[in-house]
Amino acid sequence: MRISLYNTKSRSIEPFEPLKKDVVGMYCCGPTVYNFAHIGNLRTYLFEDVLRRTIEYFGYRVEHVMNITDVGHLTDDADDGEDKMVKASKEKKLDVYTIAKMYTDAFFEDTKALNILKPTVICKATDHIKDMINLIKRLEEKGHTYIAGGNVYFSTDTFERYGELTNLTNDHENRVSRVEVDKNKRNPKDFVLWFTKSKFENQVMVWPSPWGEGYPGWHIECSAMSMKYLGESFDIHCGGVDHVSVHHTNEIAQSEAATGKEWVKYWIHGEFLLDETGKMAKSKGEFLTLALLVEKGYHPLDYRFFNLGAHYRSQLVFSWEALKGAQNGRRKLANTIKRLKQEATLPNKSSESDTISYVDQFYTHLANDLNTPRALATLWTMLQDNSKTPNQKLAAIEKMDKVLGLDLLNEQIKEEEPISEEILELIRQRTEAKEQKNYTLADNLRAIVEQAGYKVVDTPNGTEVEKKM
RNA sequence: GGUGCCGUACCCAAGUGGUAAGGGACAGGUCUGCAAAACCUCUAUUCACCGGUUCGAAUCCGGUCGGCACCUCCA
Repeated sequence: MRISLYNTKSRSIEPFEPLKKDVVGMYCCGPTVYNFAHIGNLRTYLFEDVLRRTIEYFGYRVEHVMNITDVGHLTDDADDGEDKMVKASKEKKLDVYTIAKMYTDAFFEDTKALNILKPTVICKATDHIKDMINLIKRLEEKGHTYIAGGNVYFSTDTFERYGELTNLTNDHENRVSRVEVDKNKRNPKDFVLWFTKSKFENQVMVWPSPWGEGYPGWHIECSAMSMKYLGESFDIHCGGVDHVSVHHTNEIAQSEAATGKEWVKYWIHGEFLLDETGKMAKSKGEFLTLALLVEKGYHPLDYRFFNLGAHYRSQLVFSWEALKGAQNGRRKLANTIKRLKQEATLPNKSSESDTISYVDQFYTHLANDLNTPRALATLWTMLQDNSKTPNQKLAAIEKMDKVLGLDLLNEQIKEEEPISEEILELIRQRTEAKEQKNYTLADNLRAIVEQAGYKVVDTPNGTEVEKKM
């Protein structure tokens, strides 16, 4: 079986053939740490995780590199734009490095809760300024740069294949700018490699460079760091679709202009999560974070499951109703597996091979451009197949969960909160009432306990109480 | 203005020219004092609309309508 992936570069699904025999280099654009990640950001990391796990399942080792953008960037391209990091720092009255640390930690807490595997290399932009400067020097030596107004620009006209990734025509007129064009640019598509002319006061993040004290442009960090850790040519570069036309286009230009080689073989982009009004943005509407979902009673893995239900290249509209559906689905899955475990006898390896066809089918779907919805459907079908024993099913689930990452075989640990003595007393009274067949009293007591925020469940072994979510 | 993507049941969603996966919700049933949970059953003669190609189209081609994203920091 071979993996096929949609490559944005060719706009088609291609067989995946890594450059090296058993190691795959994969670079994923990481977060800009000036705020919490919203669940739309998280969707992208979720799809990248499925990609990585799938490749690993097929026997490769994945060198997974992710950057942390902790250098400030503009909130917009206009002259009055503010630096995001500086802005956050002002608002929180903390220095920029503290801000960066805080949101970086929060980010990895989120990804951990979602069972997203940690990258093998996590690199901060501020730790790699030297690498960026060296790359800019290389570009300068080859004549791809010019200095204007104190900044170093990349000249897109010097790179013939500029814009290939996104079918950008070289027609300057086609660009409708909603922003005042930087007068220093020779071509509107040129971009800054190094800023020396800070537009903001209190720019604390500055470094010395051959062009003067300043800070790097946004795009250069990904080129410099990915090449440092993965070499001048590597297999996969991921990110959100929004990066295709600017960020990734510019990365390709500066990387390939510097090395003269093909930089990345496969470009893989995840589509956006939308809310009812369209694109999810931090600036408008409900700011949907993973913490908010948890606060509303959802488990982080409910959100993972929700994402698995849609293809990564389709826009997905978030709604509480849809998330509720995912939660119910995941609960049913957990219940089914719980029952299988109760029914399962001691491991019997010889019979496990009978579910190979399901596991194969499951991975065929994943190998086909990460078709997680179909893979999930295969799981459900297998669970309903009465010709398979619980042992066989559990063995198959174990294999499938390597990519699903839903902790399917682990008991969900319930947060056991101590129940107050008053509540327990009410339950005792209710049990007594039930025994005396005084159901009116029993129901009244139930109502009181439920009013207090508890769930009352009668089981064959007695009455159980638990805190409602 | 330029570049892409999409329109499938109440909701989410797959679908690789051969006769509509899957999940949720709803409804009915089993169980139950009631409730909850669990389990079983059911749920699109039809894929936005109109033409065309084909023995055959949700899938291909053309058009119409509608939605979304990107072209600006953004996942």
